[in-house]
Amino acid sequence: MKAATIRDVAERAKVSVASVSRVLNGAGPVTEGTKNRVLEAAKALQYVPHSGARSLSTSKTQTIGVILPDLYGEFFSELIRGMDVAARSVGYHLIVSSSHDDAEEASAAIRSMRGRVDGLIVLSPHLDAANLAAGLAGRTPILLMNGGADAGRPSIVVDNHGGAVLAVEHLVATGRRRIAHISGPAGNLEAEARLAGYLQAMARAALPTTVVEGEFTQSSGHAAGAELAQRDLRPDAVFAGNDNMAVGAMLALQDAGLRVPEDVAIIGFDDVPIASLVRPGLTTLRIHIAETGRRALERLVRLINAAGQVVADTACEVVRPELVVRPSTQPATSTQPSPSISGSRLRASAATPSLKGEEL
Amino acid sequence: MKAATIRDVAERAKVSVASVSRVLNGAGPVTEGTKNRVLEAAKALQYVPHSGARSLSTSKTQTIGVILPDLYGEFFSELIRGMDVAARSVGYHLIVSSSHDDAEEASAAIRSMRGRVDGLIVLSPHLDAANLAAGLAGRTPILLMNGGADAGRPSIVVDNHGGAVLAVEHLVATGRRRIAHISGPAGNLEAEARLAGYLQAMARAALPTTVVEGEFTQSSGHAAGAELAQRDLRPDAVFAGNDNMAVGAMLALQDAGLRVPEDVAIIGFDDVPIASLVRPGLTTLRIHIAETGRRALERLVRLINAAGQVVADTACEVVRPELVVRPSTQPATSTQPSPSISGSRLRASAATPSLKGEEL
DNA sequence: GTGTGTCATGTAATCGGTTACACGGTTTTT
DNA sequence: AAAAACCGTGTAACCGATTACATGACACAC
Repeated sequence: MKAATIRDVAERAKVSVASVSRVLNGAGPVTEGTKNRVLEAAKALQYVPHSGARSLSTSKTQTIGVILPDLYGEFFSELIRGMDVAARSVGYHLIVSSSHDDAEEASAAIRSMRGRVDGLIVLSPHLDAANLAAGLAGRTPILLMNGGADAGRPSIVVDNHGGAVLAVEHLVATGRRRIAHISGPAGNLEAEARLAGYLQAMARAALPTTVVEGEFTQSSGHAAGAELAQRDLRPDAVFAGNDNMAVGAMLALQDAGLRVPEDVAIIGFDDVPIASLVRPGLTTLRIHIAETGRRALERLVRLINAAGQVVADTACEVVRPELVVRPSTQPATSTQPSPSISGSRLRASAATPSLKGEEL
Repeated sequence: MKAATIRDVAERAKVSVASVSRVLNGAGPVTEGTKNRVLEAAKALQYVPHSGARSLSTSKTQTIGVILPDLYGEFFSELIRGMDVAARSVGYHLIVSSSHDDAEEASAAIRSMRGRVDGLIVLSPHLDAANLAAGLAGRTPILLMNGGADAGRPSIVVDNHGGAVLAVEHLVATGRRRIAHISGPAGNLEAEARLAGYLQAMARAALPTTVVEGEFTQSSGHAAGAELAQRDLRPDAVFAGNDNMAVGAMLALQDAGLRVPEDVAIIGFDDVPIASLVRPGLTTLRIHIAETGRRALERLVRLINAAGQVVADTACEVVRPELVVRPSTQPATSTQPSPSISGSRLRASAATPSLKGEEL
């Protein structure tokens, strides 16, 4: 027994398919009688419209595709969450496609989206993939979030360079001098911008630089942290390319017997939920991740609705990270040996009592 | 300029649409010459097949829908990740639809999936929604993960009751007696099964029970923890309905000046990534979340491929949670006041050195 | 009574693919 | 040499909706 189609409903209600369509979509004039007969027939047959067929004839899928390099870690899941909430509120669905490490795979994924989505949000840290994306999709509206300020195409980028400078300046301001950086993988535009920001700010402060390359994962952060812990000239601060690595590094440093922030301060990037839950709480550069996802989705929907318009929106929107100070970079005022869960205690009572709500 | 269709390609290559289709799908016999002409024309026109149209005629979308109540927290994002990886490897896409709090919304979401997906994975903690799901989808294969052992339909459920019993038994075995439970929201099947397991195990151990209701969120866990901290007869252990709430409760208890695990032990449920990163590390009941997601997806794909078969797969697969002991429930052997980051230290060196790798 | 406007309804084209079947031309079999 | 098998290709139906346009009924004005 196959599922009922609009023709089955039409037949049962003794009307034409056009009338059924009109009734079900509330468009066009119909008699009360016809309407009732159609609704009755639809219910009796348990009719559910076939969205695929509808999409074909209306050339609207009410679906947005999201191309991600990865789905691991809190950054992307928060982003997706923000997008999904926004999508629901404007009647769209989200189709996600992740794990596209190279440009080849990413472009295949984009290609397979044609006819399935009304627009695409592409987060590809690979420059060439971004170009491919632009070329491949043809008429499909695309919003790029690939990290490179790709002027001329609608995009949203984080000010990674500026954020990195803020991070270094904060560490310098709290008295740190031997500041190491755990970078993201080479070739990743976001990672490179953060690294460049670090190098520039360090140069400006006339401080020597130390860079260890990570991969934006917790385990790579852990490895980098372990390595830094046993350097001859141990750093007194670590700026990790993202929170994931910062958390990994923190654990490695603590495992090596170092106290955070007394012996070494740590700062991350992104402000994923976990950042406020580790102990000591992690200072980081906040990007309102879910909020950014929401904005991205809403902007894409606007692009979709304006498709064909003369004045195209090709702006490159910049998200400026905001410094969130938590205990992991608290100035090393006291030299008491390892005061327990001082991090949270300090923060919760004296230092920044107002943060408490935010932490949950 | 509209995007090229298969007819445009056919025209340019001077062949029929059938031949173009045959070449592009590698099916059916074609001459080398025809093949080349078609490929050339396709490239020249930047032809990309329209998946929507293809889906309509093949009645295969290569897409699986996932209906979730929520997308917040690590549990669902891990699950989605596991599913997405599995989906990619079998050539499927994932379309997610979340935030369906009531049965009404969930059923609308399911309805809107018709013609868009080849199968559905429904995670609905509402019993009636699960029933609706079954009825609504008609011929669409559905895999239920709603928490209720719904025999007769293909499903995967976690042994919540058994897991809860394990949790209580572990706490009792480590000398705890005043064990409180922070439950999930009433009406949620998973929450209710965990609560029932707690009550049964406590009764069996002849211990008095204390239950505070939460909502599976960190903030509700925090509130519950804060309340428990100032009870007259303060609990010496807390079994939270999930890790989210356990983490929230832990922070609240610590903020109240209590030491974990010395003053109060905490155990969660799920083993989300964060559980191993908080300090002290959180003892919990491990569900291999991503792995479960992968299994769910693969099972659904099998169901899809076997659709119409006589012997239907209607088994209810049970996932048994596994106790993972971390410092948050370490026996209170020493009474030293707040030994710093003892949690990680203890675990990493003496107690369970092999865990270190697992933590990252 | 005829003309005209209104309005509900039906017919059929269309969206962009896939594919059963028909067809004509070789090659092989008997 | 005729029949059979085979093979590449094209024609057209089909998937399940939407919708432009045609149609026919009815009311109202002249």
